[in-house]
Amino acid sequence: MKKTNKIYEIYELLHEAYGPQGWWPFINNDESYHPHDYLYPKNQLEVFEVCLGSILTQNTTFTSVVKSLNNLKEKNALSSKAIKEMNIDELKLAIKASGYHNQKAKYILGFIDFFEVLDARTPTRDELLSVLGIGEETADSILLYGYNSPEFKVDAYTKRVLLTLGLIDEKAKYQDMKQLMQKALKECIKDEKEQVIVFQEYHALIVNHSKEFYSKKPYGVGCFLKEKIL
DNA sequence: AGCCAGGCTACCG
DNA sequence: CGGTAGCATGGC
Repeated sequence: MKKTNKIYEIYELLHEAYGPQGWWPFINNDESYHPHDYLYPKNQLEVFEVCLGSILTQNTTFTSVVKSLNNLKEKNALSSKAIKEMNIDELKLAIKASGYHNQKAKYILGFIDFFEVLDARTPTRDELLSVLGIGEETADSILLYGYNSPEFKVDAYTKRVLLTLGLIDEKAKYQDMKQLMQKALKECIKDEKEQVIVFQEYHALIVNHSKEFYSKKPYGVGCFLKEKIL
């Protein structure tokens, strides 16, 4: 009998309701998700796209990020090398749809310097956090989806769901929620590769679910998790 | 018209 | 340390 807990039960319910998500990479992958295929990213170009997307998606919808990534693709600039050679105003224009284009352009250029020094090595979380524009969530996003590291990505939706289900209190911080999720999931899943897959899917499922039930106040109206997780 | 989006930095007390 | 204004555009 497999061990379980509330956090894992939530995952199973979401997975059952929405199926596998298969997020990144996207543009370099024919602009489609890849459910059931977890062999990504396949090369440094795809790793870079995940990093780029992680920065661009800050406080913005993914559809806006897709526009930006497509603009870059049209300019044949979906690589760190190509972006570095762009005029910064050209870069700002390309990513305009994602919002905050002035600061995000600077963040991206700064990240590229960092990324190229890495030379295909997986960065540590602290190294990522030292880059201007990369905070906790973006760092975990890059590590989880770009480097397949077992780092759970927490976001505003995660907090709303956990809060609504009474699993955290209002003053819970990023690390509190991250540790709660990781600890619970690692109790149920011992294999690290499987942990990575579940972490990736779980976050994507929370976003998918929350777009419908946790985007406008009052949060959680109609959310089926409320009746099933007690 | 107003609120929200797959946040982070700078600066305040 | 915790709290918050500012950042910018697009969609509903």
